[in-house]
Amino acid sequence: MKNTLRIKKDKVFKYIFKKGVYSKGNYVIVHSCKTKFSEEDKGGVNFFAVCVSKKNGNSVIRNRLKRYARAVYTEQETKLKSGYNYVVMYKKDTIGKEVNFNLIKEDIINCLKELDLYEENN
RNA sequence: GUAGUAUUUCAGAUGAUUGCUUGCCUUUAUGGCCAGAGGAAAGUCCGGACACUAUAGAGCAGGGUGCUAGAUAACGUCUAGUGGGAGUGAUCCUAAGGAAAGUGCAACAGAAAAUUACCGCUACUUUUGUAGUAAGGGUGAAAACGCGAGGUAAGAGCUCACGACAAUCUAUGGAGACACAGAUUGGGUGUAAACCCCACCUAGUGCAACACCAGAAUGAAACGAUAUUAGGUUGCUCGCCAAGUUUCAAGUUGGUGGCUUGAGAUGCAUAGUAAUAUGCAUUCUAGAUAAAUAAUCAUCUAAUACAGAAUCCGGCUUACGAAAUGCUCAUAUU
Repeated sequence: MKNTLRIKKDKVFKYIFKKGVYSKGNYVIVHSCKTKFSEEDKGGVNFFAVCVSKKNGNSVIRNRLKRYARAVYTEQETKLKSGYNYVVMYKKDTIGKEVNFNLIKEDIINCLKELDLYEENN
């Protein structure tokens, strides 16, 4: 996660959910949009965040789901387009005990392919 | 023994590959090394450390605690006991001061839930009442100590013997709660986790405390002299407002500290029934900030459940997987 920063503020999340594009998988919804910054300033930098609601499980399970999403992002970081915001939301129906790392990895990659942000050649 | 009960232990380990966070080292590199969640980290129910605010001293109100002795920094915690209760038993539970200071409450049923009288019993009068009584009946969670004798119109602790209970005194034992024995006295209930009385304790807010740095905006006060240029009010001057500079205040945003060496951990010895204390030796074991401790594979294995540090300690409560040991009970065999 060298070229990425975290999204911290509530305004940014609202901006992404309004103006961005999203695609749904089995367990995950991926939001994304272009960043506001010009290329000279922070052009090649990505922004990333994970959302897990309390309905998915207790704090152990929530931490594990965050780790899964972060691990997938760090593995596939070089293949993603730069200059975008990425937000991974877990659905409310997903129960944390029934989910694997591999399932979520496939799910996130499929969502990214639908949005044309995933480039396998690089 | 799919019985019960008490106590203790573990909560994965090793290796490989790819990654994350703090720290250290240096050739500053797409480096190397070390360390990296729990027994409950949880609930936030108590107690303290620490920080800030308040406070002469004493008291009221409010809040808390409530058998005895000890432990502790402190506690509503712990240890050892006493009394009471549950269980066949091992063992467990106990908010355990005061009802003779005062006030209140006691559903339904029942005559009556506190100075009681429906049925009944007795006497007198007589068909309806008066007086006495609490043996017996029935209601209830609870109805005036049990049983026998005397006594009486009928009865009654009204009196007596035996017993139970309570209070006081004496003797013995114990550090004490109290135990045990004897004597005297006593006879209308329960509830204080109802108000209340008594004894003892008790300032408030919590690391989002607090301190420092930087930036922007806000408020208050002071300055705002002379010459030139110069915002608004004005025909002009003074004055006022605005702008500017300095100081102070409070809080906001970002960052740094607070932050982990401590009522510490491990081992041994001594004192003590124990909680615990003292001494000696060894040792440094997470410190993140949208928040690190992960993924895959292999071997061992019971390795599964509950569950994620956020200023730090001591407890309590709740959730939960596995194993071991002691004791009790039941059955069977010898």
